[in-house]
Formats: sequence, structure tokens, C-alpha cells
Amino acid sequence: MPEDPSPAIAVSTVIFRVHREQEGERGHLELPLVRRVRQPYLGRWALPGGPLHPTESLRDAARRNLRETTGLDPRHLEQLYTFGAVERSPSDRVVSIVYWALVRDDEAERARLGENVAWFDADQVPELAFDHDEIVMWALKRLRAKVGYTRIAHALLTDEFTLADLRGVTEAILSRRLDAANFRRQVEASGTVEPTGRFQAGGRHRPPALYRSTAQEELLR
Amino acid sequence: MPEDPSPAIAVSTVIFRVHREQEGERGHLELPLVRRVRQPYLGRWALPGGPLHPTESLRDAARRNLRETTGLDPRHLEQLYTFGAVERSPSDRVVSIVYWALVRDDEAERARLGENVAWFDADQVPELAFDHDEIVMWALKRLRAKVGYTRIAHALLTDEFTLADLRGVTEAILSRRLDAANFRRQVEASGTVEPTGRFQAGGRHRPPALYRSTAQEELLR
DNA sequence: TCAAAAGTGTTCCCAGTACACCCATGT
DNA sequence: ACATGGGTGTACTGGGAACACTTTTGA
Repeated sequence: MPEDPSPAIAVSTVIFRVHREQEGERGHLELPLVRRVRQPYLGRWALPGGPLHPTESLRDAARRNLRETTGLDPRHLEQLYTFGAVERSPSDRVVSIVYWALVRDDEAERARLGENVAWFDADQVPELAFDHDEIVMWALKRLRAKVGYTRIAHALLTDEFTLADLRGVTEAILSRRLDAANFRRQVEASGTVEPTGRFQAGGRHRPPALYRSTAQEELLR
Repeated sequence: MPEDPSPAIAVSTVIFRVHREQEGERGHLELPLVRRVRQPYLGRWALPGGPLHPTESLRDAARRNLRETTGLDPRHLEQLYTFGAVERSPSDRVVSIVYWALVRDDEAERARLGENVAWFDADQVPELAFDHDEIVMWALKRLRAKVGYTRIAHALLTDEFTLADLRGVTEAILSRRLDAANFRRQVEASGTVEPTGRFQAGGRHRPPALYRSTAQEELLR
């Protein structure tokens, strides 16, 4: 006979990448979904997630299920929100602590995905299991807000990047074109990047300067 | 023999009021703490909180423990963050979902507090149990950020208020004086208040106009 | 009539935006 | 030489901050 059933804890993660099919193409914001192989919502796409192990932190659980889903380590990982409505799962009561993450496209390309995992355009996700549609909307909103006043976009790029690269991923996140001249000035003024002194060769035009992310000051804001 | 022990879920709440000892005095930002009557941290002050009941939402649990602690209904209630480090409680593993709330000073004055509950100045809390110091700092940071770009300060006032009242609670939250002229213009331009057409009599000086909060537009941002 | 808060007017500055224009490279 | 993205210059704008000033009341 079950005693007073304490709600179960799960950790789920919304993982983003900005993917370019070919070099020089515009990038698209994408996220991986997992096809459910059990009831409820059998066959539906859902966010990667799973139970919290007794000896791991919430953040570690998110990192673990990110690794299990995509084979990747996140370049940015942050708690989003905790969803705990009583009826959000039709069977047992589950409280889901949701994280969101950014991974690099080049790493995501190399990683092998499982059978039931696929990347979807962030603005064209199918109808998901549970309340995961709502969760994705929250994550998108947060990502789009934060890209404006933080350096999170750096997490999507390799260590050296051009300002066009940085603008490209930012535009993909916002699905909106930005003025290149103003973008340059704002980024330079923010102090979040510094030139490496090197230039990117092999392009079709004037070689752009390469930048790196400046040392992360802790305790900022 | 215990099977794999799933971490316990608790809900805690950081409750704020802006308290004025006497009419006309400057207000102070305060929060209620509860003295622990059990181990661990017996005798230490801690945030009000308790277990999540199986049939209530997270928000309802926060509202319930707010009511149990202060006898009040919150005028604003919002999820803050979920804390789940493995060693945050020395005994069992507990994941705490934390809310923060605003209550009205006049209601808080009327409500009776329990024996082991007391209000503390938000910037002078004693050393708390568990990681509750850290939680209070998060809540303060969020409150101070949000008072700048939302209408949450209205939640601390009665239905009709003067702009000086509104400025007063805002100053208490920020612990910083604001320019009355600019504050007025900003609030008026924001469209979050409208004049009632009435004036506050009985003051020592020119009677200020009374305002009310405008109808809350849902779907704003 | 005076003190003090209510309320208005004005100026300065900065950051965001738009957009013209020059620069340097591969083809 | 020319197309194209890299990079600079410049002008306009709106909002925040500082602060002078007028208004209206109680004492």
C-alpha cells in the first residue's frame, strides 16, 4: 500500500544550437527532441529529460541528460523554471526542473544522435508531449531576451570568431537582421570581445579580423 | 530497507513588505523569518517553507505557507529559483522551489504573527539556516531589478495612492532616493497609473493627487 | 509669510538607429 | 575593374538624469 506519494522530480533541458547547412549560409536556431517510447504520449516528441539521481545536483542532472541525448557538453547551461502543475502529467505527479543550454554547431555536427532524437527548427516544433510546448516558448523568450544584454552568443562559436560570425548567430536567435555597423560598435563598446590580431583568410572578400571572448569577470551584475 | 530515496521537495517563500513605523516616516524593506524548532539548525532563523502537498500546485504551496506564516494573502507571487545542491541540507536531500512575494504593510500590521516569526530588515538578516542567506540575496536582486521595469511596486500599496507613496516604496526597495520630478514623469509615461481625480486631504502641504493602477494588460512582454 | 511637498519646465548627455561612404580582398 | 562584405563617419532621436522654478497647502 503506497503511503502519501511524494511528487517525483525530473530534470529536462532545452538545448539550442545555431546550425548552418553549408558554409556561408544563414544559420538557423534548432533544438533536439526525443521521441517518446513509452506511455503517456507514446510516439510524441518531447524534451530530453529524466529523473534526478540522489547524488547529483540539478545542474549535473541537466548536463548528464544533455550528454546522453546529444553526446555533447554544454557551452552554456542555466536554470529556466520549475514546472509543477498538478495535472501536467496524466499519470503520476511530476515536478520538472527545466534547464536550457547552448551547444556549438561544430560539436553537434560531429556528435552522433540516437535513433529517436532529431533536431527541429526552434520556431517550427511539432506538438509536444506534456506541457513541453509551453516550456520551449519560455526558453525561447529567455534566450532572445538574454542575447541582447549578455555575452551568451559567444557560447555558440569557436574560440576565435569574426564579428560577422557573432552577428550571424545573434540574428539566427532573434530571426531578425541587424545593422552590421551598429552591431560592431555595440559589441566593441561592451568590452566582451578583444581582437586576436589575426585575420580570417580564405574568404571571398576583405579578410575580417578575428576576435576572442574577453576573460569572464565574475560578479558582474 | 529503503529503496533508492527520491529527493524530497519543499517550497519556501521570501516575503517582502515595506514597513513604516509611523506615518510620514521613510519605509523599510522587511521580510519575515521563522525560528527553527527542530534539527538541523535548531534555533536558527530560516525562510518560511514546508513540503509540497500531492494535490497542490507549486504556487498554491507557496501561497499556503505564506498564509500559515503571516496570515496574509500575497499581492504579488512569483517563482524565484529552485535550489537543489546535494549538500544543502546536512541530513536528507531536499530540493527547494523558492517563491518570492509582496504583501501590503497595512495588512501585515493587522495580521498576527506566530511565536517564532519575526520581521527583519532585508539588508540586515542574521545568519540563516541552510543556504537561505544565498536565497535571500537572489530574491533581493530580483526584486530590485524588477521594480525598475514592472509595476510590482503597486502591490505594496492600497488601491489609491499618491505618487509620493509609490516613490516611497520604490526608494525603500532600492535603498536609494529618487528624483521626484523624473519619477513622476516616468510613471505617468509608463501608463501603469491613472489619476482618480481625487486628492489626499489632511496632509501638511499641498494635497497630492490620488492615482490607481491601470487595468493589467495580459500578454505584455 | 514661510516651509515644504506637489508639480512643471528645461537642459544635457548617452545609447540606439539609420544610412552614407570608404577599404581591401578574390575573382 | 568590380562585386562584396569589412569597417568608419555622421546625423537624428528618445529617454534618463540633473536641477531650476512655480504652485498650493497648513501652520
